[in-house]
Amino acid sequence: MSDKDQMHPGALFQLFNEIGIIEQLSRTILEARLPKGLIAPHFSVLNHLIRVADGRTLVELARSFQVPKTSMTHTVAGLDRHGLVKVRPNPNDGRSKCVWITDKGRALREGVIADLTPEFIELMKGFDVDRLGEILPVLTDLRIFLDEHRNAELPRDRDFRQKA
Amino acid sequence: MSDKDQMHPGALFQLFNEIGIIEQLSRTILEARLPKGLIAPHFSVLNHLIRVADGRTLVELARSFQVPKTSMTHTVAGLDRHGLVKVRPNPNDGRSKCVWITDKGRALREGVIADLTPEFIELMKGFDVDRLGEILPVLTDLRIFLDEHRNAELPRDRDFRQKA
DNA sequence: CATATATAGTACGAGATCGTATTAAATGGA
DNA sequence: TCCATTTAATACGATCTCGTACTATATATG
Repeated sequence: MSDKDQMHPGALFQLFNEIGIIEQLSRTILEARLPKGLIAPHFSVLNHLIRVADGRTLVELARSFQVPKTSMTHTVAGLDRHGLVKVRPNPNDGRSKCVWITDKGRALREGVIADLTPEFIELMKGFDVDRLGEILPVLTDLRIFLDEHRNAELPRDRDFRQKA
Repeated sequence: MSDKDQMHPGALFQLFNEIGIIEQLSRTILEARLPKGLIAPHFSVLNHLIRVADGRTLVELARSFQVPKTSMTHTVAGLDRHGLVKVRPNPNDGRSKCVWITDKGRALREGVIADLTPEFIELMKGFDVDRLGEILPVLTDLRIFLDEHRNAELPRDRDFRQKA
């Protein structure tokens, strides 16, 4: 392998930089297909409720997305206003609330995915998607790794840190 | 190769999902090292001025980052307030302005990178960075590809579309 | 040259993000 | 049990993002 495959800190910067740009471009594509009033975080939460677990509390959701609790309160409130989730008291903890996706929420997610799928297929014509298949497991491992190590690396108080 | 290396639309969703999460985690790490009042977009613009070209106009910057002009005006105004860039009239076009990085801006970028480098090295202990070196060229090509095809895929009026 | 159209930038308002402070409920130790 | 501490959620304000509307300048067309 040539030298450019070596990973030095500068290359790590570059990697995160590329990821940031791709995130922005893909988010724009997604949001163009969402109904007015919904943005990417709304869709992400719906997706999370279906793919990971329904009935999560607000704090659990905030931790999963690595955002402050207040942001998640706001996002979930937006989903609730649109009838896409239902927020109910947590029977096991009087302080907290659980977020459940509604049929309307499920249908919306399905519809957006159905809309985007052919668009993605069309978009990806001209790009060797096999290469993407090769990098997906690496990105998944990287995401898991960063997720597991985030707390040690985050001195900032975002209210979801490990104790004090 | 096994079936999981196949790229179907669902896997593409997953890819963008992983990228979104990694972007958020890495952005949080970066912002924890930025001085108060500066966030990732500020740093990205400084980086762009140095790595791509200094003296860009606001519209050029907005297009590069795929954000609305108004957002870039706001971001550059913040950099200007901190003395990290200088905004000057464009001698070739009375309508536009050019953004030049200042010595202070250069120093800030260098300092942030100097701070982050050992942090990245420490963070990445325990992860096989060779795998990252392998995916970087793919991500770069993907970013370029998406960037070139974004206009055809974006019906939304973001003020930087190709004509009408 | 005159005027219509296009483009660069900004003012403004709506919604989103986030940090701080507050309230209410759970937890843990005396 | 009683009270200190921790935790879940929210109210609030500051800043950011973005869409719309507007002004000023440039370009194209007659």
